[in-house]
Amino acid sequence: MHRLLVADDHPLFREAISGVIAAGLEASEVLEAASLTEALRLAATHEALDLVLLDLGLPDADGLSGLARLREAAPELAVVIVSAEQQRATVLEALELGAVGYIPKSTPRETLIDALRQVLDGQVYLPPTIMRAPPAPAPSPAPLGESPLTGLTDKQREVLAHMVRGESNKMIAYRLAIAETTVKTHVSAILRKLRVSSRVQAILLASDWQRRD
Amino acid sequence: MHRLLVADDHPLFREAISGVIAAGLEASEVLEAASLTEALRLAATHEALDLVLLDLGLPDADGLSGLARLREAAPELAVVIVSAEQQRATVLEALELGAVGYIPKSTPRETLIDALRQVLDGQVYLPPTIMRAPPAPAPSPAPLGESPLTGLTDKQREVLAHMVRGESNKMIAYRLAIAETTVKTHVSAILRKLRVSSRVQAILLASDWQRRD
DNA sequence: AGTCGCCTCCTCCCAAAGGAGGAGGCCTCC
DNA sequence: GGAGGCCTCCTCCTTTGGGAGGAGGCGACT
Repeated sequence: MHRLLVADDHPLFREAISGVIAAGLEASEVLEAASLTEALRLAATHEALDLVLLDLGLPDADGLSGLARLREAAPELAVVIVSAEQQRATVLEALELGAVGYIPKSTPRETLIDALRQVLDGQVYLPPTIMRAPPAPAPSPAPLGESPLTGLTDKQREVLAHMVRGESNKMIAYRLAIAETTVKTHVSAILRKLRVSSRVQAILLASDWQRRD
Repeated sequence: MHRLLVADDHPLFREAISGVIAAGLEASEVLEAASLTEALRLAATHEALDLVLLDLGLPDADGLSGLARLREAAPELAVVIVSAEQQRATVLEALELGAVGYIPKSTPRETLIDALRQVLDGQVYLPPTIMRAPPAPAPSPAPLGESPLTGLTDKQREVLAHMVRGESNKMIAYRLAIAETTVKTHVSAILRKLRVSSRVQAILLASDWQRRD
């Protein structure tokens, strides 16, 4: 006997999922929630839950933050993400946040049932189409054009190194013995080349790379 | 007919794995490599490979860098990590690098065969013991003694989490549905409590801690 | 000799960040 | 019924960050 909770703001989708489960999973009971708040309430009161099917994009929980909140409120509760999102990175983020599976909304019903069985059995389910399909794109961020930093000139890399240490333009100027305006010029060039729009993002990108190195 | 490649520098382990596969997987051929270099060579010459079982800790490939190199050299080739490492973070990193599965060396032989079947079938296999065990994983407050974040209130931590993603005050305000001035108040409090003087430094501090987790 | 890339610096300008100080509402604890 | 903490939001202000555009110097390559 399995007790599932489907959290999705779309009534038709909840219905569809419930139908699939009722037809495919013997001895299962399905609860429904239209919002994260309701899901949290049900998770709190109904402790016999085996699994939550959580939609991304609930009105009161933007993106994966809903998963984070649910995991925080009920760390022991298994959560599977059900989403239209097909981004590899999203799947990985969900896993990081403690999801035990990820099911694209486009999944055919037999596969869906198999996935649920697998998860209820204590396994982890990930969509092959997403996780196995990208032969080149996924692993490329690391070897991608030899790190995002290859396009930078020596001086730019030097400035970036100081940025990564949390220094301001003024401080960098002082340390490199150049004018602050020059530093700004370099910073602007760096932002353009890294295709980001703020120093913080550039720093996150760069320090990410450093760690990967 | 499946053709597998076992890459491990430990001869006994290669033998053991090969034995398990020979006994458990019908119609399979197992090649062996004692180093990453050899594995790369075999992967290049032997294009009919279905799967590589890659050990972490090969002499010529420290940690996950071996996976990265192998993925770069042969993006289409499915790779499963076989390792004694039981870190959740390692599993996730392996996935990010394009591994299609992760098998702890402590896995019993039946489970191992099941996992291989699953992967050869085009699925993704992750170890339930690692991925499902940690009841309070990442989103937990930090059981670790005195991360710099302990002094922060819930809201402040929440704001900080968005800062770490490179978001501006305005964007954070939008996402949290509060006024930008409020976000600024929180940011100021965060800077004061973390004893830093700029958002960048706060972010570096915080993301440092996150990684340590 | 001319061109191109890089480093340097400037001005003008606007947006983002951050401090100071105040204020109301809602808790809980005493 | 306070007192204190937290969240919320405000105004006023200064500093920092970043874009646009221009300009001179220097070295390398053609």
